[in-house]
Amino acid sequence: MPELPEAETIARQLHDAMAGCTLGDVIVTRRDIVHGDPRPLGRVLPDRRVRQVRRRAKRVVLELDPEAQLVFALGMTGRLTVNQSRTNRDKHTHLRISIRGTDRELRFCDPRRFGGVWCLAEGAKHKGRRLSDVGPEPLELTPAHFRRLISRSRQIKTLLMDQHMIAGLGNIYCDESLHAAGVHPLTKADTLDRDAAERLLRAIKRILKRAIREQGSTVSDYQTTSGTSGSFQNHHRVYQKEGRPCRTCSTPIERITAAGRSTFFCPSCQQIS
DNA sequence: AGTAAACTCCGGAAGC
DNA sequence: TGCTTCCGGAGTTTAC
Repeated sequence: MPELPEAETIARQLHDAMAGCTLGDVIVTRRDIVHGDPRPLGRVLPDRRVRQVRRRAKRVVLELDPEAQLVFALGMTGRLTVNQSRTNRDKHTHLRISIRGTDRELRFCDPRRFGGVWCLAEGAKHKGRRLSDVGPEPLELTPAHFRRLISRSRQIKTLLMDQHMIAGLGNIYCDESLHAAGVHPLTKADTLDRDAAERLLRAIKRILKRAIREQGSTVSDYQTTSGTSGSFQNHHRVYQKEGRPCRTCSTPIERITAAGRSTFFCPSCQQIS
């Protein structure tokens, strides 16, 4: 499930594969994955050059020239790949964009269709959320800013998962960060003292950076653009480890529901203060 | 008003 | 073999 490290991996690989390329024909085979009006894609994208592919929150953004943005949210099962145009397509391929002067194309596949595409350009109407609707990047947060963000009465895990508050954390990296920082997921965020808050921010950054190095976590569907798996799942200490001994204290990992999600934690290392 | 929980989308996997 | 159930990112709706 693509969270920040997975989206970062995909963006970097797509950048290497596509920067400098010029987009060509657009084929949308499922209109409902396009947010807003799907027509601008075919009108706006062809002949624009890919200046850069980057990540914002959990999204992958193609920065185009002349100025436009093509934004992909991957949901749980979304995949972006660059393929030879004539090769067999996954049956859930919803969007294809040819790359001019090559026999390759960018493909967006998403079996469960929780993902989506936005085309942001002058004259291309779009409703729904913009990139600015998501909160700050966790890797850029200062301790003071983070303390301000968490000065609310919500449960800390719910808050970390809220994309309006902080961008890019999902179930895996929330649980892993909370465990690394020794914070119980149900702790009221505004009861964390300064020390715990700083510990938590450091844990978030450390784990995200390590996960990016490992090209993300492949738990079920996620694959990189080149079709390989990430390897950070080998370093998970709590996520989907119910009943297994905590790597720190050997207490069995427990599973509860928080923020409507399966939540894994060590009842000994992570206690509500 | 701020928070939490329930519901929605969907297909794959697991269980019976 | 064929049902039913579960799961989840994120938006929306409902309830406290």
